Amino acid sequence: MALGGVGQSGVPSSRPTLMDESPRGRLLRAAAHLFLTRGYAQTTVRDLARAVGILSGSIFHHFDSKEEILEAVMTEVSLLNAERMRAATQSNQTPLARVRALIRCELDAIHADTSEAMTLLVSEWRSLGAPAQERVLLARDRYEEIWLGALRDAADELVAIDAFVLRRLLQGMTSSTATWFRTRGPLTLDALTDQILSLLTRKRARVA
Amino acid sequence: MALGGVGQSGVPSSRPTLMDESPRGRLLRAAAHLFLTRGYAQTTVRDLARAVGILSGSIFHHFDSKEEILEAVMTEVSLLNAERMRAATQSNQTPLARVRALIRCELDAIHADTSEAMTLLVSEWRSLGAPAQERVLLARDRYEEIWLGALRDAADELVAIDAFVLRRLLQGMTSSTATWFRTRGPLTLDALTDQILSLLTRKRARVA
Amino acid sequence: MALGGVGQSGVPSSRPTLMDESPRGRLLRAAAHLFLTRGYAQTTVRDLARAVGILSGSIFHHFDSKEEILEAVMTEVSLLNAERMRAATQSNQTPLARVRALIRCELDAIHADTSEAMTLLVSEWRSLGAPAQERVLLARDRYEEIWLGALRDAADELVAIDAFVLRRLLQGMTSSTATWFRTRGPLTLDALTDQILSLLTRKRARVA
Amino acid sequence: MALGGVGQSGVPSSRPTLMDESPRGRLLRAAAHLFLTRGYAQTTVRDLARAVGILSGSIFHHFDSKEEILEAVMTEVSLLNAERMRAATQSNQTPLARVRALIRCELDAIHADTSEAMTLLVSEWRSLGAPAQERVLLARDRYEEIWLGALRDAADELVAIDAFVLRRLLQGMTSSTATWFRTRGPLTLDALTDQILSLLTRKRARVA
DNA sequence: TATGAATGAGCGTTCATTCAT
DNA sequence: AATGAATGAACGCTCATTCAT
Repeated sequence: MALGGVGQSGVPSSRPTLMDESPRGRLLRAAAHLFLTRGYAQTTVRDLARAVGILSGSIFHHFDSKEEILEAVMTEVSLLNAERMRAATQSNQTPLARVRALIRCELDAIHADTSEAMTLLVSEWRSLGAPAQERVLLARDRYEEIWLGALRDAADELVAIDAFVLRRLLQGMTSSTATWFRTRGPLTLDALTDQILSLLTRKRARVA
Repeated sequence: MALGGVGQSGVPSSRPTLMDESPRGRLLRAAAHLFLTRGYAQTTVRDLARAVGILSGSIFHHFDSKEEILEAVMTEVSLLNAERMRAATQSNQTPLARVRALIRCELDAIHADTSEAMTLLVSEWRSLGAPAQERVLLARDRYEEIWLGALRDAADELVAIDAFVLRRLLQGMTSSTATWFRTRGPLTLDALTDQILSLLTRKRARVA
Repeated sequence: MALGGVGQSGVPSSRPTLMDESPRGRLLRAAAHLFLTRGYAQTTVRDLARAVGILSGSIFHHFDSKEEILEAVMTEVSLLNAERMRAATQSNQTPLARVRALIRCELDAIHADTSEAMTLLVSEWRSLGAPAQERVLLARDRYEEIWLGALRDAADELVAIDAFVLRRLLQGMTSSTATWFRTRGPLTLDALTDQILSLLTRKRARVA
Repeated sequence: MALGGVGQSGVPSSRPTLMDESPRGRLLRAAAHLFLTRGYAQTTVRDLARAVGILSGSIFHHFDSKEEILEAVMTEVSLLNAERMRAATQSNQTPLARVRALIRCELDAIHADTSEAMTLLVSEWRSLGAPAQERVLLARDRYEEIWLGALRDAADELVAIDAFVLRRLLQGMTSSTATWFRTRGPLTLDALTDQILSLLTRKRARVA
């Protein structure tokens, strides 16, 4: 209900409101911020309510439970970035350029406007009960399908590692940048994108 | 106190008891298991006490607070694996062999006997207050120094990425294996070690 | 907060609710009764809640901590009786009559409607932490200023003892009546007032 | 048992050990100090044990319970000071001199070596259960009998107030000095004794 | 929609007391 | 006498959730 209708695939069909100026959007962003900075368990619904200027009881007009808020953040950020990634792949021509675009896209997701929600997806995964995890995974699937497709298309130009394993190693690299990479530092996101891409590409040349 | 004396560096100097059969050791392992599987915040001290067969009040003869238990797990697993890594580097001859040994060592730490405690180090980092984080970092430093030294020694044979950045990307890859790699699966830890190492080595050959 | 705004002097400016029929007022009186009869430390917040017919958790909608309840009782009874004493001094003409009125007022405070709260002020003073003690003292100051003023005004008719020392001895006498004087006994509060006053007045006559 | 045999009167017949260098004496003095400065309920038996250099379990070789320690402090300080008062009355000739000696004796008890135990008698009275209170009262009776006798003997020279009431008012004055009188201040105990005595004496003279 | 008092189960922690050594 | 690990009931307090208004 909170997410509107649910399509045949089980994935909510309504538009993500994560970046809206709706009450729901502001609530989700405040939740992402608080859940990330002080932890899901340590954030009370009163904290959340205060952050958006309402009282705790009123939260429950928008969501049925605290967990549903975390679930919504995770689902919506997955759907939103899946959409952005799909757009990115369509505007790039070669397989390798598409992989590069996805790396850049994921780094952007982690370090730009959706950074808190994206990081939450990893850091508070365990705070979700099994049923909610399963539902979020449906939204993640949309996201990962794009990745696997792109990695398989570029297989000839990448190191000879199974696409699934390669995607997991790659995701480990990108997601962990949240803990050490600073946008304000000397290393740019573009340079970092190139360095990560360089690890994935097939070993050629350098020799004569 | 819990760890006995403290050396000049501020890092506890006593032997880690994480793998002991002492009451403390059993408590730490039970804590690692519960904190990991159901989350630190969701694990009650009563759960912990029940897991080792004592009553909740008795926990506090061994530790001053629940947080101190988490801190001890993190400190001790860092110290224990730093020691194992030091031994591994000493029994390998070439720089690249030492890097490979460290990768294998870290994967072992994540997937063998200390797996739960190692994974906690990442997954529950936020559950620690700032002062405890700082103390754990002193123990982590011991661990990371070994890595940085080995990566710098092997720089000529590795991709041209700053050792610090490379270590972070590498750590992202290894630590995230906790969420997808299964020891019982078709991929062995040795093969995975080689695949990760292959990503790091300098691009040569394949050409004529 | 609990007492509303705070005036320039640092003393809460809102009306004491100690004698109200508000939930807060009933809670404060129940607290005064229980804290006095069984001691602050021995009274649990569950006892308190049961006494006013709510559940323990609900106490914390009205007060932030158990100590804040004790502090509120002490502050409010001081302010309430300071007000009553001020009224009493204004309706009496001579300095000695005013001192008598204050003694009677204090005995009333100790033995009539505010008796439990007044007695608490002495008996549970130590249960308050230093910061709370300081805040209560600000309210006490209001009360003691009235006393010192009256004793100094009547100095010519009283024994030649420093007003501060005299007030302390006098307070020792009145406050300790809580432990032995019974309203139902043969001695009336009026007679007791006269006896105490007789101790304070300057020694004259009786001789020819 | 802790106090040795009990005589026909119900009052322990053994010598008070409060001022001894015995383990029991040191324990009682440490208890008086801690119970007074931080409150009976807030003092743990571990605090007590630490203060005398043993472990908490060992306390229970000397006393059966924490409450028994408080009771012993109160009983022993009453008996000890009753003895000192008896000696003081015997070395003074006139009834008024004996009253003065008792006032001085009580002020000494409150401000010199037994100060903490004496103050405890008032401040922690409520921490004692009813049966223990009754037993301490038996020791207090010894003490109060001396007072009542002396006040009745000096009745002709004192204000015309019933000896029982007068003793209660007097006790209120002396016991409350614990909260405001400082030995190091400008007012001496001797001068204070005289001022209190002056309040009690019959109003004569000053006139021609 | 929003409020905010109330709920009530459950939390981390305390601590007098016990007892095997 | 002394130890110190263990007990277990009780504590103050938290907080997601409910519901009458």
